[in-house]
Amino acid sequence: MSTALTKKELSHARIVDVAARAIRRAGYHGVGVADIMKEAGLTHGGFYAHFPSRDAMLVEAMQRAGQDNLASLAEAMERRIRKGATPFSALVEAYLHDTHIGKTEDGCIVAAMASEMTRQEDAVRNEARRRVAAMVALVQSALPDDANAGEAQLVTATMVGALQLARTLDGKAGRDLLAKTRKELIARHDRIIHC
Amino acid sequence: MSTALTKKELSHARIVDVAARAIRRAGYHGVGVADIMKEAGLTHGGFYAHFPSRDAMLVEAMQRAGQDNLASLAEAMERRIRKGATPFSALVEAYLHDTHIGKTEDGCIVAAMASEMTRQEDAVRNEARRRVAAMVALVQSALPDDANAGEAQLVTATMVGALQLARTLDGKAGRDLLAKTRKELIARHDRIIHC
DNA sequence: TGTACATCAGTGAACGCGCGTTCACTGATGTAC
DNA sequence: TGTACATCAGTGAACGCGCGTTCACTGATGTAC
Repeated sequence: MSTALTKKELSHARIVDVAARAIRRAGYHGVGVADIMKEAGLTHGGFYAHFPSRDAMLVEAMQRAGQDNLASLAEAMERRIRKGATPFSALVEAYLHDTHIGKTEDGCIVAAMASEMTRQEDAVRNEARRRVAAMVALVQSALPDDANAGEAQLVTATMVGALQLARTLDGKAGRDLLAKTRKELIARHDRIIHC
Repeated sequence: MSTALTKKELSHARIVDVAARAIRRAGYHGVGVADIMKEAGLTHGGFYAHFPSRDAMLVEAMQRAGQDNLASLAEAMERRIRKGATPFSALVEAYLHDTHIGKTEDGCIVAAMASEMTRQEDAVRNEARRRVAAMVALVQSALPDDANAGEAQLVTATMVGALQLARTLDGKAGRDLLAKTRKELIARHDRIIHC
């Protein structure tokens, strides 16, 4: 039981990695099997030795993207908390950071795909549900213990929606929307605590 | 200068109507020119007598969908306000109504397309920006006059995000998220006013 | 240690299919005299 | 009022192209003796 990966497992991981970025950049329909294989340094013919179908690959890609998201978000929050930020403001400032407007490719999978998720086949759709649930859970963990269940859902919805709107508006208008949302979201949260 | 429409203008309006519903149901890539023409009772060959390109039709379809949205949302709010609701709670309850989870087809164009908007060509993208701006403006109009600019943006983001997440989760989980978001959103708004 | 064979991972041509777009044509409606 | 022609709106076949998927094949790596 060695932990070393076989050549095939390495290729597989590379394909999933490439796909995880590609779907966020271009959408579920935006990149083809051949594009992804090429970007992974392979030819398209070998694809079906790795996945039973394109949809099966999408499922793995979403899972991968989601795990990366949670890890890097948790890390960015840690850094802010060590500098004295509250968990909630650390979450909001990390997730709604200006640089995330442009970097869809390695940004939040939920924000990148949300409106397309409902149109996918069962397997992909189910993975989408898990991604949403995982994100709500992470938000919940950044809230005070006595926060009611609705708060995590509201905050998640607000962050996902704001990032999408900021990306659509783009430029100054986008950054402005993001900044105002960060400020309002944190201010409201503080007010709730202190009221 | 009669207001009567020519036969061609009637066909044109029918195509745009069908397309406005089709893109919300199936996404920008989800339906083809031939599908839309067929649903409008025509054959695909005639398409280019009505539009210079598929993208040009998408622009008209989005505009149409957006106008329909604003009109029916304003109407639903009116009804609630006449029954004694505040403009804000009327907005939230109308927009985040449970029935909107299933009815993407004639629901909000922004919620239906948000994550795909950033990936469209300039003409479509610009219309998307206008749809977002129009929606923020409508939300603004439901807020008290002294509400700061960020509040309308935050509320819009929350509503758009919540509807998308509810649609992804679907079923009981979706309705639950929507209900909690409605409640929290209205409760927070009241708290801000009374604090 | 060397040879013979099996398995593994990937190649690249080919398939069927659906799409956006073009175009020669048709039948209905409108206009001129 | 009737005939001849022009314009309008739509038809349906065809085009090139890209996609997901299949498959016979190849070269490299591993195994048996």
